Amino acid sequence: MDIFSGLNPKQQEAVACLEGPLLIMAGAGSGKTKVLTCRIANLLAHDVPPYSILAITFTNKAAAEMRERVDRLIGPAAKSVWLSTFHSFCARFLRYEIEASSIYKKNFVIYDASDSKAVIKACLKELNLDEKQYAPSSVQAAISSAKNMLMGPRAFARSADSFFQQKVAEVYSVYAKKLQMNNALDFDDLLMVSVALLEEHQDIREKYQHRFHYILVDEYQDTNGAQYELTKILAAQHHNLCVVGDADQSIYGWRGADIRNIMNFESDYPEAQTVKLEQNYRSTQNILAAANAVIGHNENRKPKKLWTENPVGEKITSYLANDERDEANFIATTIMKQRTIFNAAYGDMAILYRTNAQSRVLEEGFMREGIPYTMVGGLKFYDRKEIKDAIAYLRVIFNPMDSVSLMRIINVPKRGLGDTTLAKLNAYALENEVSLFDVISSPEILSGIPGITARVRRPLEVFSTMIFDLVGSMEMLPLSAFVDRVLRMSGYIAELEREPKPENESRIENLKEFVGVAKDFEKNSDKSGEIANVENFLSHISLISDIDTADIDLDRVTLMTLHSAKGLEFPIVFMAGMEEGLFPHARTLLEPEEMEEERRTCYVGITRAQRKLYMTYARSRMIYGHTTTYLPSRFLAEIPDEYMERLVVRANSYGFANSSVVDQRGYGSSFQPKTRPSGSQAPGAGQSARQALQAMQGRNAAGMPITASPDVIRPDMDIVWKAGDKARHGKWGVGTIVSVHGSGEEVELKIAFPGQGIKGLMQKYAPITKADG
DNA sequence: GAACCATAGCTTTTT
DNA sequence: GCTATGGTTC
Repeated sequence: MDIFSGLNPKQQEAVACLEGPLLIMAGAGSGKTKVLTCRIANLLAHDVPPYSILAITFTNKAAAEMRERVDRLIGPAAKSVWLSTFHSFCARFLRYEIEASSIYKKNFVIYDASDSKAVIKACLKELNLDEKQYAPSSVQAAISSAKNMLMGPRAFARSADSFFQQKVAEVYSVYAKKLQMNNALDFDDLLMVSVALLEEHQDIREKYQHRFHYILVDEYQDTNGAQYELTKILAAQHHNLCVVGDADQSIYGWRGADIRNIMNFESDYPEAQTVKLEQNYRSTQNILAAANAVIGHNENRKPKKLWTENPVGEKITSYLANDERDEANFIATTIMKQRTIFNAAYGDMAILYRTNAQSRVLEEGFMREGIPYTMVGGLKFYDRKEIKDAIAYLRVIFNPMDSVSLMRIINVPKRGLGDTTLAKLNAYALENEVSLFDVISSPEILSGIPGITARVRRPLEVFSTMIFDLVGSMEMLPLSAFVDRVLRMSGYIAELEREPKPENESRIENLKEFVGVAKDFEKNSDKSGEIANVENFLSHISLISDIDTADIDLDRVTLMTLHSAKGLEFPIVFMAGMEEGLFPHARTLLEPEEMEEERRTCYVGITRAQRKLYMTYARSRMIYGHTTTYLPSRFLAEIPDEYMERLVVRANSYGFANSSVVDQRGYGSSFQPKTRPSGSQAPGAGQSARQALQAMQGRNAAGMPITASPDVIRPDMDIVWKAGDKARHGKWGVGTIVSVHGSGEEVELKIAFPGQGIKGLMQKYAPITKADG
């Protein structure tokens, strides 16, 4: 057994220490995942039964990876280790135990953030509160943070010290009741209800306390109050609790994470042992020095210095762009240079940014250059209307009490049920405290409601018969076949097929992909040990995150937020939007604690890079349609010059002497200044890229994180172009060469793409090839 | 009841 | 500048 081979002494110490509380302070890139997997393997090697080990990770993907690694080290016993996120663990726990609460039934559904927002809006309406004064998102955040501190509606009302808080307390109380009526739990409930069950039921508590002899929690610095409490209860019997984390990487304070959980671990468990992992295996000395310099500016912090035996490496490069388009072009051309000059793969590179809104311009730039990319987050597969509808059907069939989902689909496809009808039915349901489904499925009730005519009763009867029918076949069919049946029987597909509009076609594609997701779930069920039924499938899709589905293995550039990048690493990293007000974000400028969290976020970003780091910022940026000027981020100034070279105007060899002042209209940058027919209206590079983006997002059903198709055409300097030739571009299709300028390395082509205007391209970067004309 | 048009609000970060 | 929402019109 070579569990210990390849580990340094500190790592070995952590892996060997199995009994009692253990705190592993693991700096960025210090081999934390390796230590965790080896430690689990070591437990198994000591004949600890796998089902008595509970390991909590931050994402489902991390859990799956860890399971695979343990499997490779020690074999199939890995399958029976409890290995998941807090939320998935709670969902599983509650499936077994929730009925003890006498509030929820075991076929509960899980509402995601947007479902829960819809419920909050309904509550505001019911309480006659103005959405402008009580922004649903703030109310939602307030309720969520209450739940993270394990406060129910009554406790919250007691602690409410402002008028706003009192109103929120009212909403909270109605909200909680509504969720119960729908037999639904939101994300925070998963934790809160689990803790409540464990606290109130001695038998359940003891059962799980005895079951889990060994507990490991990764990313402990990002646990919130509820997670802390849950961990504490579960570990109370055996005290074999190992937590791993890095206070410098705590970046989820806004979500209720409490950095004190890790800071106080040693006082919570006085007998705890502590192992510090401070040798970094990931980054160059320059990158690490920059990271240390930045994080050193935080006041509230235990000092710590990561070190490495890696080479010094290249300096960090900062680039001051004119605007966000110039920034995107710098990144795109740098990516191409890294590819052509240093032979870097697309998959070796990632762009990290503070806000999702920044991704659009970057995407447009990548599409112009034909760079394949994967975006994490943003417009999500599961946020699409047709997918949410499909999920709503499954939820109603699984849990007919779920009126929120029922309302969503009762008239989709159109069944001739208008708002007035539904309002009447809802009012009746609310007044008589029965579920909406009970109302519509009972002829006696329906005939007792004034204004419900036969014309409305007929479709309701057909609808509820269909649901009953589907409930009957739910257990009989394999999951994916059942999902397919639901989509067909409901008439959903038929409705989309009736009108052959392009967006309907893409919806059908997406629904096919959804059936594909169900099929994958079936296939993976033997690996994960989960039965592939509707129940587990619904939990699964509620709890998977974007980062879980992102296919980072493909050879594509990855675009994501700094938060999503936690735990990942890339040879080449770009941090975009390094501007005061964007990063650090404007809302944190006056809050010292939040500013420190921004700095930690910056630290996380820098330490993702293995070999080369670029940091870019723009003189001005379009925000809400207004051009805004920002100052460079303070984090840039916190990196000493000895580790960073600062570019202001891009060095270029194309003779664009005026590159920094080229384009006042905000189109393109020095890379494309000559592409427009002079004097005419700009061909609208942004416009066509956006259209291309939309078309692609619609068409590309397979890409669950939105991805560009990898149909890559490599630049080819051997072709001699002349006007009139036909060229095929990776993204724009076939166009006609309008003109050829320059020679050798600097051949510049103007190509007319039908419907998309004339594009100017440097041959050495252009992803084009000869097309038959 | 459905399609179209105007406007407000938006941008922190996510399980 | 974009998008989701709500209002108005047919």
